[in-house]
Amino acid sequence: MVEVQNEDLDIEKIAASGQCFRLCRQADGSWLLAAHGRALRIYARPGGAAFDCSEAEFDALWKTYFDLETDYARFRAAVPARDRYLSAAAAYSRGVRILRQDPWEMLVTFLISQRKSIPAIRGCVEALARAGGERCRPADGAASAPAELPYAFPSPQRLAQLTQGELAACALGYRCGYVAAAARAACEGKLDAAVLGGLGDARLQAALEALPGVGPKVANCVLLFGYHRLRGFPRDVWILRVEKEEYGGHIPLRRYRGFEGVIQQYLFFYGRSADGAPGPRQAGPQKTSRAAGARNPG
DNA sequence: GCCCAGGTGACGG
DNA sequence: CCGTCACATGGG
Repeated sequence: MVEVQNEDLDIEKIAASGQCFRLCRQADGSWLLAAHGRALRIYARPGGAAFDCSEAEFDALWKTYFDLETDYARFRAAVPARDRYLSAAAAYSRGVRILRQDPWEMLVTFLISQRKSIPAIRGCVEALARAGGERCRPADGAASAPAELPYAFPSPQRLAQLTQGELAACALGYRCGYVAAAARAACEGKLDAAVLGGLGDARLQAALEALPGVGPKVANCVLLFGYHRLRGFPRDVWILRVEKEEYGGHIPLRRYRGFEGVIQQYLFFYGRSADGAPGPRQAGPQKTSRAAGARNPG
């Protein structure tokens, strides 16, 4: 068991933040993550978390996966107090981090995400994993095994092998063709993560948007969550709502050069907590007047 | 049953 | 360049 004390590490908030769909609460209150072909059990702690694996595996995989070498306090500190809304969002979202997830999995996940609710996306991803993925193996050095090992997200080859019917059974709807086309492109070597990872943000975004079903929003999600390009700033319905209602049509990002995506996650997590959505919301946003000094064109 | 969901592509102005 | 519309499916 590896104990981590870090006020900017909150597993429950990360699980509810809409970036990772393979982090599920277990009956006993612990969390089970499927990533890197492994099943990792995590226990939420006050001001941190405990990871049920060996020190060696934690250092080799999970420290990086959870982006624990990045200082999020610095990001929060960049928010000026006069921006009331973002200050509240950053405080509320303390503990949310940008995970370093697999680019292929993020591409398919956010291809699916369009016009779907977060629970529905989770269901689709889970169905795809069951249909085409292999069983995860337990994390190295795990003290206890989960009741059932989850399935890993399928490789492009495995996804490409699924029949049209098998894909449709995952409730992808009209997105089936998008996923199939992406799998084909990946199998033809056109989506090599090592190659794409060498591109600058703009070129990477353009390469992703060349795929059917990938527009600016999905591409930015893949940049942010799959390639850890913290400049990525996905504009979804929630961000557009906040931008319109709290910032008069324009969120000032000038102060946040290089980590716009972290700010995006704070706004998304806070904004979405206001109504209906599952997850922690004991101190949700109050519909205050627009943040002072919010307007800042450019 | 109705409405919406971490949008995108096609089409017409 | 802009605005509008269809798109499959599941959950509130």
